[in-house]
Amino acid sequence: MSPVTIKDIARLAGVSHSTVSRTLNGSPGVSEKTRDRILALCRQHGYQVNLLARSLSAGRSDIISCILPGLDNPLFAEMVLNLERYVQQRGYHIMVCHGRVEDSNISQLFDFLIGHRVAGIILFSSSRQSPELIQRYIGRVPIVLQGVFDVAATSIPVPAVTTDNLAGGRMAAEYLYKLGHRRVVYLGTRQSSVSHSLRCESFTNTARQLGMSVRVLPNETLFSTIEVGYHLAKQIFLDDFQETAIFAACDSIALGVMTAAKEFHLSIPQDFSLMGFDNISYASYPQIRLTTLDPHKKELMERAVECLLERVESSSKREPALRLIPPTLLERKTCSRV
Amino acid sequence: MSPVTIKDIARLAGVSHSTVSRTLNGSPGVSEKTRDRILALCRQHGYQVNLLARSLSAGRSDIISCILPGLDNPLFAEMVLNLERYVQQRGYHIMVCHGRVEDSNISQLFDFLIGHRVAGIILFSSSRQSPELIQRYIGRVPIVLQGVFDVAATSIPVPAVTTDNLAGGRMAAEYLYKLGHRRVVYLGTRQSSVSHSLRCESFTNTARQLGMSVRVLPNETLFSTIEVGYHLAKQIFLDDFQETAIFAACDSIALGVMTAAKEFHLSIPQDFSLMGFDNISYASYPQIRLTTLDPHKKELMERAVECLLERVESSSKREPALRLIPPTLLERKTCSRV
DNA sequence: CTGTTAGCGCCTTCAA
DNA sequence: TTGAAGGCGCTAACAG
Repeated sequence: MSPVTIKDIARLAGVSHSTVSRTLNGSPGVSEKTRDRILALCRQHGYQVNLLARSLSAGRSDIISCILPGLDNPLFAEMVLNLERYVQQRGYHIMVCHGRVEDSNISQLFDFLIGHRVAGIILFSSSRQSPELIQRYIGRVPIVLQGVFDVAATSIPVPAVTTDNLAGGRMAAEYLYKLGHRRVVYLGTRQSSVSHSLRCESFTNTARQLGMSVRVLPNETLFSTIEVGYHLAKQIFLDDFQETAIFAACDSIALGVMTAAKEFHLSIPQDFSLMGFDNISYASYPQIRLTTLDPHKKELMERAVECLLERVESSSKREPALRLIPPTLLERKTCSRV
Repeated sequence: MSPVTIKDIARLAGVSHSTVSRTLNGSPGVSEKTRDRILALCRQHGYQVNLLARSLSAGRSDIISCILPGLDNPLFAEMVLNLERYVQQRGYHIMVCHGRVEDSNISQLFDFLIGHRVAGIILFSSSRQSPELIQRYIGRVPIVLQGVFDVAATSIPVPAVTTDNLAGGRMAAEYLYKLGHRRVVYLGTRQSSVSHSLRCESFTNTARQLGMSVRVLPNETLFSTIEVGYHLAKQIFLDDFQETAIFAACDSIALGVMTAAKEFHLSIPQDFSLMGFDNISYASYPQIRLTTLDPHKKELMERAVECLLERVESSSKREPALRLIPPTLLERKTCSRV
């Protein structure tokens, strides 16, 4: 029951194992007859390449790994679906791993992946610590960051693909201003997240330049979930809520706000306007129809794969760069003129 | 920049590579001195085992793969989190893959995994076709099904761990009966899903035995999402809705029902009672508090890992069996006495 | 067109 | 306690 190898096939076919290898790889220089005979035997005996041996010999596998901070966030689930498609188009397989840059055992994960000689890694993270981590490993395996890093604070730039959070924040502020809002709140910015910080900063700066007042409510936890949004919103609603609009750090937070609003008998957008960020699929459902910023997940993933494979295949020393993709405002029904 | 190997270390240490191998594996028979020297050199030069080579030599890797029909379903996300923990406790790594039994390229995925000599596979599926697929591969790699198979229709039993759907359906029917409901609907059963079929069958049988009338609304799509639930519920609400309770095939469907209910200005549980199945975390949120059946995801995953590793490690021919874990009724606030 | 040989990095007897 | 040698399954360069 131990797996059949090319040697077995070679013996059965009465040829050498290199001939078998050649036919399996479609290398030229095998006569039609032997090729057919060999392929028949392979089928017949259920031969299956040992990818470990192949990768060992090649010095590299065809696996691209992506590291996600959580499977539970629908944003990532949607991104991975796209990622998978592009990676497969290019002839690679995707291996989904679960890990956060902040975890103490994150280096073990990297060691494991490098130990397996994965072709490359796409790291989903918006932690401040990710550039440091990446720089520690970038010499040993191609890595692309899906997320943003603090350009000012990072000496060596790392290859990254991300939404343009500054543009997003600005767009949101301008949109709310245009609708007549003058008192707004930014809900749920996470200190540890660079994306959140940029969004928040850009939003508040733009808003204030336009003469709006902005209240910022930080998210002290490490997660941006519906539940967290719910609790933050309750805080706002209990603590005299004078503002006419809320810009949530992301859609999940916004969904939590909607839940809390119902509890407080506040209707959206009649009592206040609400905006999110991410365009997770649930946000587009009827009865939700959240106005949000669409980060163009497909394009993000396409670029990330491109950027990674450029490094994998040509091992080019192309200057690592931060590629920004501007989001698009999606007007749905949670914002109205005031 | 090519990775440093045991040979490199051996040369630097002035020993043979087998000595290095021995110290790396903690094998006995290496003097303290050489051991320390070698370990120091490894650290110093950033040595990292080549797991491909090790696995090739061992004939087996330490990767356990799990195949999910979708990352987007929160049920799976929650399960994988637990799975990951148990797998790591046992010294293995988890590789998450995305694939449905119904997909045409599912065998490619299996070939890929077997090609990589993964230690085992946990297949998440409730498709009718999964036993057939498993039987095709079970001789080549340990597989455990997370889901149910049709015991009557399957000649050779496959190792499986699953919720007791029959018990669940019965419990739901009895619970609703106890609350005084006499006209109920079962919403969203998927033909292609064995779990759904069993739940539905058991629910309707029990209900009818108790003298209740049951209307069944099948889900014709392949997915059990909030959106699907929403559309099914609308169908019910438009088509004179006389029943006093709805049992949804799963929580996601139930959430869709809640969305639709709001649109129709129906309140839960005043206008009708609602039950789900799965206990996804979102269902426990305030303002949702869905009454549901908890499948005990942790226990399910613990058992699945146990069952798989039993086969991996002792390659025992233990009679493959279907392990059923009965769910628990979680009374929250979407059901009331009628 | 095909076989021989060497090597990928590691582990594991068998001798010394 | 250590080294030499062979093998895991496959690829590839070099002969024939």
